[in-house]
Amino acid sequence: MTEQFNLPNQKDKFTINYEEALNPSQREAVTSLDGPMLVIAGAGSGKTRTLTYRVARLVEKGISPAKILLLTFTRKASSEMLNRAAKLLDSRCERVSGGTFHSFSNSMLRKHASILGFDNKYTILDRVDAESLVGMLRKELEPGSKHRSFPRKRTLANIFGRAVNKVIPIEDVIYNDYPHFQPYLEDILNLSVEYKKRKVIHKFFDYDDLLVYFHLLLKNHADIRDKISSSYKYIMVDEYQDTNQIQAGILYSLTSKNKNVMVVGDDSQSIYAFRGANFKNIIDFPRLFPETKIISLEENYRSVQPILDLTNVIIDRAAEKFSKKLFTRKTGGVKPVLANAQSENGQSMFVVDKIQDLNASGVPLNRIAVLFRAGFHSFDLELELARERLPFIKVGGFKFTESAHIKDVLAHLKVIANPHDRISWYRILLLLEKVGPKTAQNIYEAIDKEKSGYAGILTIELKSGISRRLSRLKQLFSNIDFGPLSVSEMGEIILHYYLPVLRDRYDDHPKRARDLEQLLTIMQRYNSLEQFLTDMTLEPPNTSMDGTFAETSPDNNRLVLSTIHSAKGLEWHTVFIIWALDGRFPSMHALNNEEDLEEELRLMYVAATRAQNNLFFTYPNNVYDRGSGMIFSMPSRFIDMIPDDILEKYYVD
DNA sequence: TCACGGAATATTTTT
DNA sequence: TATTCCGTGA
Repeated sequence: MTEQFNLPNQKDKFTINYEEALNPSQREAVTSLDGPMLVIAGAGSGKTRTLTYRVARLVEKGISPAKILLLTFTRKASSEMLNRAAKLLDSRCERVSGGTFHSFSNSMLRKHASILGFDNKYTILDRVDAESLVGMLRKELEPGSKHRSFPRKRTLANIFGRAVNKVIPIEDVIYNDYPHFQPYLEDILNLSVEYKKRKVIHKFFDYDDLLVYFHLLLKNHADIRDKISSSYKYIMVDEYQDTNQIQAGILYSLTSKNKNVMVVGDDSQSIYAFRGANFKNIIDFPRLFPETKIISLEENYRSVQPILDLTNVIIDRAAEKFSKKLFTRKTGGVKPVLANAQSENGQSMFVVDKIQDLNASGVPLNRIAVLFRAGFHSFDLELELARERLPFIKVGGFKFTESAHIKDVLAHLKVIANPHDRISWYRILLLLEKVGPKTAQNIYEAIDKEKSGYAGILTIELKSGISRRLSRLKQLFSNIDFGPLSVSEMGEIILHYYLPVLRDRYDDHPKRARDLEQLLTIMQRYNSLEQFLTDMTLEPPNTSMDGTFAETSPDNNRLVLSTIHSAKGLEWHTVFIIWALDGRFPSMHALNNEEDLEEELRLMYVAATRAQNNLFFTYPNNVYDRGSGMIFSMPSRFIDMIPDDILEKYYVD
């Protein structure tokens, strides 16, 4: 009855050779299927591999794919894993239920919204929409908001969101994070109440609501909770360190009927605390699930030893660490480099130079990435890359779906799906000449009174002056109302209406028009308008489309520019981390707060652990900071004072 | 009531 | 530097 004796049998039973493909810890995580399990997966330790094989294993054992739930951080992550599992085994794996907490919550709420007293034809507000709504309310608020220092709509939305995600009162958020707004506490509280009310009136759910209301549904309706729970026999959660308290609560409820739940994460890679994520969820997990089996993956398959030596030093500087030391069997490799440039442009030139060298010596461009703290940090580099005709793709930062022209077009579709969507109506109406907030409000109220959905715009009575201005818009909606149209047919009609508006409003309309063509292509993949709008909000295309080289490059062999947040989970042959400058990374704003500083450190750790073979840090000298009036010239404290035998120093220019 | 211009303000990361 | 906000003239 030894293991070896059983091996031939096992091999006959499973088409996949798990013994060969996985190391002992991974294998254990993959093959022990029942009961709660916590997998602590160090950077590059084969976490994705483990999850992929586990999905395949479950399916191979005959578990129905629909009864398996894989919750991930992005939609892309789950579809990639399922695709890989399908390649290992067969296409059944693609039918596994997968998605983000937000998208899963959304699909459940669409089914069960009525139990909470909501209509399921709600609109999901993205960040910009939520801010617009807050902005409207802010204007309506009489006494408070006329003070100069009253918080902006964006700040207000942040405050509300933080309170929800951390499950603390708004008072605490103000007290801890925004003490300078304490004089306005009462107004802010009133605004938050009003915000909540308006969301209900206009059938809006913001990102947080999806989690909050789904959690509420599970908590208050045991029958539904048990039904959902028993429909998912096996649950896996990726990136557990970046879940927040509500998500942990949702997960707990989902296991009411069985405890076959595996969470995977790495406390050292928790980088979403700003959004309410709490890596302590990892520590709490075994307490929540008493029989938890804990497995650590510590063998690193990604990086060469010199890189690991450095990343171990970085994470050792964390105050709160659950010590684990990664090791690798990869031999050789060169020391990471810290390069000091005289200026920002010097930094860009250095990076471009090195990339050209590497590329000449056979490293493909798509195996190289440049990572940075914030989207705008790459502006200078982008110019330099364009000059050298190096094709690149930029990930993270501003989003395709957040640009004004895309939102304009989407607004026309959103009022069809949800005629109560006041934000979209305003957006549509304000595009018209001579229509401002006041007129928009009048028209909106008139449409709302008609109670005939978006078609209300066709029958409303208005002063003739306004009515004439509306005629083209009315024509648009009557065309749409004429018959059942596919999503892309609606898109085409709207585009026909909108393109003249676009030409009027933007100097760079040709470029924007191309984006809209792109949008039309995406629409063709959908036959449900709701689904299209949901995906545009919950799983928008991640890459910013503006790069001139983005579309023109024939193959996919492009250099990757990415924010560190968007680089999570990925790896490259060579990684450049630019702006490793104290004051920028960590940013000035994090210096006063121990927790923020720790998060910045982990962010640096995440960035550095993306590298397989080569790792470069760069920072420019004499950078003037407008905010503080200071001059930055020191390397990031996270990589400063590291001996030369671990981190080599260069001076360029 | 709208459009425009000047002044004030400001962090960044994403679902 | 870019956005947002407010006052002013039409």
